[in-house]
Amino acid sequence: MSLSFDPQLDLQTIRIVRAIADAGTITGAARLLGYSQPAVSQHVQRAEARLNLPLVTRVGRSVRLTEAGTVLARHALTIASALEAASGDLADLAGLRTGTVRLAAFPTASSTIVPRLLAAMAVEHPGVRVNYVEAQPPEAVAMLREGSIDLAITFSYPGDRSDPHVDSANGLGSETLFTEDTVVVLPTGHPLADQHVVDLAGLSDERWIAGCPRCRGHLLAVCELAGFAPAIAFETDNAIAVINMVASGLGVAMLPRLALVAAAVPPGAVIRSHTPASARSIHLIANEGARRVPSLAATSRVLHGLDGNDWGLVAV
Amino acid sequence: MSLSFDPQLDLQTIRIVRAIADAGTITGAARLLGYSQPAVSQHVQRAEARLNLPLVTRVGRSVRLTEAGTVLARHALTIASALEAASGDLADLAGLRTGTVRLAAFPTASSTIVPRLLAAMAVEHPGVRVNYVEAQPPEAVAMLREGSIDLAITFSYPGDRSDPHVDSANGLGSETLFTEDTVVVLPTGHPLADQHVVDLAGLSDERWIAGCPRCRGHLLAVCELAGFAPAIAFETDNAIAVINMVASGLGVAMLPRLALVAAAVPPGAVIRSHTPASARSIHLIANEGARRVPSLAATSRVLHGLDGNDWGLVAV
DNA sequence: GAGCGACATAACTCGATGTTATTGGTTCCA
DNA sequence: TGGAACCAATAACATCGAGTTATGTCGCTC
Repeated sequence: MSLSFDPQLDLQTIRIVRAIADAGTITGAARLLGYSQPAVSQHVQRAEARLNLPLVTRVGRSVRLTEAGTVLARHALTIASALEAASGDLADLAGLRTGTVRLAAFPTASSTIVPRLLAAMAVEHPGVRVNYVEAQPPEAVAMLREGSIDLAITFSYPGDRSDPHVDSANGLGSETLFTEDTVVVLPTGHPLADQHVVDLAGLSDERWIAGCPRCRGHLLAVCELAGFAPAIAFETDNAIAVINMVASGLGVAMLPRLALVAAAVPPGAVIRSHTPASARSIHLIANEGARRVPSLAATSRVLHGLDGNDWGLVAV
Repeated sequence: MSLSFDPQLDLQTIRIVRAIADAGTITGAARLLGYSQPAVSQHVQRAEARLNLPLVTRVGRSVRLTEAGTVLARHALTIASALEAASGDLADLAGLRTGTVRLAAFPTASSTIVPRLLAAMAVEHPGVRVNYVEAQPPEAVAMLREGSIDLAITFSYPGDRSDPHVDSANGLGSETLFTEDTVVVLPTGHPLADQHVVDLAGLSDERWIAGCPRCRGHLLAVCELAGFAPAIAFETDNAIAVINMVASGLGVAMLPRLALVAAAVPPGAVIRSHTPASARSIHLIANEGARRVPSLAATSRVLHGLDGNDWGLVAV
């Protein structure tokens, strides 16, 4: 496909020839186009010199198109409609009548935030298609970097080494969507289970069930604040499994509130706040410049508009 | 038909986006287009600012098209082909593979010069169509002025008030194609019919048959040179009628040689040169600038190449 | 971590493409 | 026939788009 744009033909020439055909005079064409009369006159002369073909001839005190001119004028409509198709498609993108968003989010979001987002998008921007893949924050950021997704919903703990704000230096931008606190999960019969807020120090001798690697890191940090190093007996990033392991008496655990939303808490386990408290924040990460892509900006707006109160999320 | 060219979309942007799609990098696109790398980089930025839509996003140390960019790239082919259709038509005109010439000529030429021209054009430029209308020189010039024809073949006598050279001041251009002398037509039995060159003074007492108004004017001028004022008994611009009137003894006449070509000279008339001699010249008149219109220039060339010797015409 | 490859930025040049003011030619009308 | 109105062409000028080279910054790779 050689796709050669004739450098001698430019849109302005076609526009002007067309206007002359419509108006019948150069002055009239200038009025149609919003130019001064000499502008059109000179442009025609330049075009004729480029093409080495007269486009108009003077007749009386007016002007008329030559054969070459009428040929150009005839083509103007075709060319204009090809351009209009292109600019119409761009306008559709700009006007959110179409567009595709490729989104990744961490597993817990898949069953909570993402469904809500998709539903809201379907209502507010029915023309925008959202493709979703599940990915842990580090993988999601990698996908963003390689361009295979447009938006990533991630989480981070304060002081996290892979805090999204670190990424912002590198062409990515992040916004915090929500914050939530973490809770401890205790077996129903645990001595501290009747306290409303559990002091972590009282759990220093328990066996702990840790979550994903970054959650485990956070657990270690919080326990260090409380003055002990937790003994980690199991690791799984499946929150439902964690709760059920606790209910089975295999240990205690710390989870973000959001993890509880999609998991039914079985009779054998109870959920308690703890002290020192700790929080997790949920972010939206995108390429720098995504703010200017309408479909991505719209998705961001909709995400910010979601209400997570009923899940213990605090909008930022 | 509103035919609105989106002023935000220009060919260069489409060309460049297309090149980026093909090359995958901005540097590569610049190479494809023969530009420097910053040229492409900056053009993309300007285009994005105009459209208020990102067209590319950086990914790693390279770049990839956004959705908007891919939309533009997809349209590039359509637009290029519409333009190529137009520039192809122009090239056809420039290359004489097509074109239309609107020609007028005086009556005598209709049966002599014009058929020869049409035949030659059909051979040398088969793509060029010639539309022909017959018109006396003044009318032909008027049609030229109002743009309803492109070329006019006219004649003039020396000193003619409507000599085509007078017109050249007014946006028209003329070239002399041929010159020819005029002859007298005498009845076969006329006393001077046996002379090879007839002295007009000897015809001062004849009754004259005049041709078209301008020919009549010329007759008066030549006879005045010969020292008399001719008695004009009839007027007709039909040369064949003139010859036959002479053959019938109604008078004598003066005709340009070309008028004899298409008319069989009946037994009752003879053709003689005369003294003082007089000449008529045959011109091609066109709008200033016709020289640059290929089809008209080609017609002019072919006309100049015609051989009129066998008709008594002298090429100029 | 050094080097290379690729894009961004800065500073500058130049020409295309406008502008206004004016001239020249045509038409029309008193 | 002379003048007013109209239209296009020309001249002189301003400006901005669109290139250029030189240089900076970032990311990948060895």
